[in-house]
Amino acid sequence: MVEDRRLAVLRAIVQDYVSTEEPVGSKALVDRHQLGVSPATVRNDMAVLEEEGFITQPHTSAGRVPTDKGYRLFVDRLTTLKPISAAEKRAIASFLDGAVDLDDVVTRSVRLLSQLTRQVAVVQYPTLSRSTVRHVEVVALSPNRLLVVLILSTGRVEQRLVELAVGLDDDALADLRTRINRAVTGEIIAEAADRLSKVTAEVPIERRTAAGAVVATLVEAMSDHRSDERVAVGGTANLTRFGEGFDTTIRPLLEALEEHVVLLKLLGEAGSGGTVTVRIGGEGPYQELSSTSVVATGYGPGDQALATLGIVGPTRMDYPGTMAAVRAVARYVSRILDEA
Amino acid sequence: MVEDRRLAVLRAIVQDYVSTEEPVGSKALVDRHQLGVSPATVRNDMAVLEEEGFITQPHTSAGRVPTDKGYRLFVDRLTTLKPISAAEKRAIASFLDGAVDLDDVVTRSVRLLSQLTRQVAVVQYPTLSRSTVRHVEVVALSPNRLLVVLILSTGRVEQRLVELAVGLDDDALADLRTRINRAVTGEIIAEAADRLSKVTAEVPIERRTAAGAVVATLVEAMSDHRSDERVAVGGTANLTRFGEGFDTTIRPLLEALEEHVVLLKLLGEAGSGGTVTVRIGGEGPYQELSSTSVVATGYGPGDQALATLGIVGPTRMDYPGTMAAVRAVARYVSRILDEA
DNA sequence: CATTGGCACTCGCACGAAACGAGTGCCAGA
DNA sequence: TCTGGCACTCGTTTCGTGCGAGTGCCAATG
Repeated sequence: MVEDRRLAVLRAIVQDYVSTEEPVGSKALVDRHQLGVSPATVRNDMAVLEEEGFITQPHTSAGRVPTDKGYRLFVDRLTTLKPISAAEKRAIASFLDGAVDLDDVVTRSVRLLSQLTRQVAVVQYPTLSRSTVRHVEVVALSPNRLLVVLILSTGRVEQRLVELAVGLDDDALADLRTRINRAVTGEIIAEAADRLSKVTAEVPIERRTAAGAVVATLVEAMSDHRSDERVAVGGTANLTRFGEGFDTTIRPLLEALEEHVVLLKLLGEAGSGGTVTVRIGGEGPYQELSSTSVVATGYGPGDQALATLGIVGPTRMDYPGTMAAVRAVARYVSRILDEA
Repeated sequence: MVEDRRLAVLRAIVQDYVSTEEPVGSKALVDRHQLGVSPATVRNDMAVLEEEGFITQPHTSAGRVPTDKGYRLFVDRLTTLKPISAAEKRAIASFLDGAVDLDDVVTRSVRLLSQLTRQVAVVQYPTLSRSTVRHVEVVALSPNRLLVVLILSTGRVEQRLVELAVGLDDDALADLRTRINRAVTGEIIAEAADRLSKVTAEVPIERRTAAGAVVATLVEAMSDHRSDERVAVGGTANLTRFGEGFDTTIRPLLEALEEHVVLLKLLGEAGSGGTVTVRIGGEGPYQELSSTSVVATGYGPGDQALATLGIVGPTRMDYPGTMAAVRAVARYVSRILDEA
């Protein structure tokens, strides 16, 4: 009972602080929420909440501000995702339906997400690791210069140039292409890379170096985790809304955003299957992002999370709204990948 | 003679202001430069320069600050590009030599440029419009689903999916592929798109719808100017060095940076062939970028400017150094495209 | 005519004192 | 357990003052 009210007070503090960006005092609280008790009572509750580490005062005789722990409790127990509005739904649909290819889906998603949440949006390109090979194409650009194209089930296309010491004629090329496709089509790429090694051995000895070069390039493309590291970032202009603490807050953040590796680590913690993960403040190992939260979730066709998408924002953010938006976008994107 | 000294004074003002970020007074000027005259003389010169609109004082009894017009004069007449250091040269070479494909070249360039200049770097992807068709590949993914791959001389690869109402068998496909390649290989894409229209007519009537679909997709891919609009942006963290005037300066800038269209317009003004173009402050039509300069130049294989690259920074920047860096990077990238 | 030293003047800014007020903690009473 | 009252704290705002960098002008000089 009393405990319940205390949580209500915490919730109210979080809500007010998020919207006003200012420490919130007992008076303001009872004014703006129907708590049914007097400021003094609220003050007592606040004292307890502070005791327990959910809120602090920036300095004596100022209002209270939620701590990371406070946000955590708020997110875990005091929040029901507010359903997104019909208008937002329409926006999402119309935004994403126009996408023509995978790149476009990612680009649009990132823009959409940043507009919806008014935060910095991050969308990871679908990983190679769990996709299957749809087709491999080998094309001669000139006698001893080949273009190898690897097409994956996610719609991703990787291409590589291969220079050959001695060229291959058209028949040899066709033969190689057939062998490769027979070996790998439909396989997930880890398996495909394995099988490829056998292909070289089957090729007539005089063409083996050439085949080896092609295969090596393919294997390299398949295991190339550089492409796993690709992310799209959008909405950095929203960083300006962070307000104070410019050089200490935004600079490292901008740097982190360019360090895509860090972003991937952050996103990597996210769960899949409709669960939206929230990392609050210093909970991760990245001190430079201590006043920053990450809201992320997995996405991919058929509920297998091929990649992650989410937003980065100040700890002081509208969690319910943001989480709902992230989830909604992830669902839509997943659906689109399903169709393709 | 007197005129010469006045220009020397302007140059000194620009240099000092760029390095100190503070309005510069007559005393400081004679101290830090060997002008060989007294502060009083400098004051007279400054009065004239102000009269002519090259400098202003932010407020009475403060030092002088260059105006856009002042920077213009400085850039046009008072500057010799300072040659980049050997260390920088090595950095450029080692940075770009590791690039594996076009995307990678662009990504690396943008990072390199931002590190070199400590500004926000922008690199446009090579345009389609002036490139030639190296090869077209048509691959059956399933009976009535084709993948069309368009490979251009710049190394750019565009791919599109085509759904067919009625499928094509392998022979028909090979025939179509041959016809298409015969028609377009080596042509610049505008011409190629034209020739393609004839291909459909030559195809046996029963396969004409299918061929038409493929051709239409190719034409669409060739004339798709969406891909012309691609740019890579890097080094936004350097924005923090802009100092004061945060919300009024950086916010619109960040927004502009995300508006790739605007960037392209800005870059579009740039000349080619070794000339580095500088747009200073409000010279363009973009008021929100009034305290911003753009330093850009064209690049591309064989000195034809396929695209543009450059940096965006505060009007108060080190023009000689920045221009040299931009030019150096453009040359290296051009050389790499030449080799490829 | 260009240059120079001298001098009065301007004005932004840093500094400090004082008033303000939001918010707290505690206590006594219902 | 809740409430109203009250003294206290302390960050923020406001205002006035003094300082000093820098200017413009002038009369003198080469």
